[in-house]
Amino acid sequence: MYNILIADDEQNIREVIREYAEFEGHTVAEAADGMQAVEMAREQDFDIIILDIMMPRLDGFSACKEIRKFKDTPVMMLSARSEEYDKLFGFELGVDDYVVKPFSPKEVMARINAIIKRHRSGGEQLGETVKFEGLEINFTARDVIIDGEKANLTPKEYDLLFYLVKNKNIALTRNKLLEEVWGYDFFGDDRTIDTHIKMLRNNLGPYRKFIVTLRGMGYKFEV
Amino acid sequence: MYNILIADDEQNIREVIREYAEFEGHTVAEAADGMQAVEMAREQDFDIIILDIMMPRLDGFSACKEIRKFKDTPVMMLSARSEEYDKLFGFELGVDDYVVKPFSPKEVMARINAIIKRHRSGGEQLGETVKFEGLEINFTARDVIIDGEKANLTPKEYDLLFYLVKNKNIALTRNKLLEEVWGYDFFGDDRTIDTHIKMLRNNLGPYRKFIVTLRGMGYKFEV
DNA sequence: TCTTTCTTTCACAGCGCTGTCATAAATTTT
DNA sequence: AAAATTTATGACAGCGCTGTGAAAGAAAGA
Repeated sequence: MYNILIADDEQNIREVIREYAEFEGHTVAEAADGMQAVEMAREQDFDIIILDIMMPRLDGFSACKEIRKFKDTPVMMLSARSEEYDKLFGFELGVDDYVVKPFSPKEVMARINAIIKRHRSGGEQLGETVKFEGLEINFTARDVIIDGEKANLTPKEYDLLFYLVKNKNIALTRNKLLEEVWGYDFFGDDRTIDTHIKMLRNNLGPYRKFIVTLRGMGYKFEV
Repeated sequence: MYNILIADDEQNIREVIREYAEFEGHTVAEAADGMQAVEMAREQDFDIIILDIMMPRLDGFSACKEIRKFKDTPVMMLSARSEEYDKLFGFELGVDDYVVKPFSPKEVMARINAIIKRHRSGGEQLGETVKFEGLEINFTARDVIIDGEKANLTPKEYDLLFYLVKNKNIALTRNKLLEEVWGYDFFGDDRTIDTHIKMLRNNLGPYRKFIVTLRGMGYKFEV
């Protein structure tokens, strides 16, 4: 049985989480904004704290930062848009997971259970990881390890690599890549991709081989 | 493109979902009650099944339970506002999401997309593949494998082969091929095709036999 | 603010691909 | 059988695409 804090200004979001969690036998406390969440976290011990990013008074990031000053409780972030996803990992706040709305309650509860379990067992936080030979990619921690050493990729390089890997063995046109990695509102040159592919390849060392060029079309991560 | 099953006894609900889904390019099947939904789920594979809770003959929960016996398709539940208590039972059955009427079709579609995406990303990506003896063609990965070894085709050769295969056993005139593979804005010689067919045949090794010449007409991929 | 890092554009070189042509081979017609 | 028509093949010039370095432009930190 876990003690869960859910902070979101939308009441129905809080209720969905509460219902599902209580059904599984957990107790749930609710906060309507970040400030309130910080206060409650100070007063009692939770097994996990779920924070919406967009909240009145104090946003999720700031709340997380604040809570981290006195507690090491696992934190899960909720965000409305995928753009915010980038920022989330830019800050090294020790966020354990993130979920983009709209989400499936089942999925969220599964993740909550996984996080708490992980945290309690004291084991290192691994997150979602894939490995191709000596190339290790941790989507959750947002880092790339090459032959045991952490690679130093720029944000765009991360994004590009992640997208390629998540669509491994799928031929991707430049347009598709622009749309998915840069966003539909990017009106730049196709060839921008080439430059980033170049940088990525340079950074991947021997594992540049996974990125194959599809002449007249685009690129593909092939394993 | 997803294959969606919507089960609801109210026709206008089904229609709203159908309209939105088809607008986004999905295919939609309808069931008017739970029994019918179970039958349809048994017969074909859906990417998601949307079940109303209150339905004649067999309610949504029972239908879900039944379907779970033979399929692991994601399920979304619909319910009227007054049936809130039912949520608990739904979650127990492994329902992926829950939407309360009246709902916004746009939001429902967003959730559907989220659920399917999550569900899919778990599995390995294989892509659309066809095989003729030792000739293996993967449309998704855009590669051709001959007797276990990857063929090295040029872009035009790929495009030409893909088009021939997608229209296998259909006679294709040179004009048709030019129009479909080269594009309507190509004003070159008919005979250009011959050269590319030649290259393709060379690259296909023993499987050149599949490309047959139709004298006075064009070509055909025959299996 | 200035500095640094990251992103995007651009120009150019190299090379592979494409389309055309001439010729040979195959098939049909006369 | 020869001529005519159609297809197969090899060669090649030109063009288009990609890779790369450099530099301008934008964003993030100090």
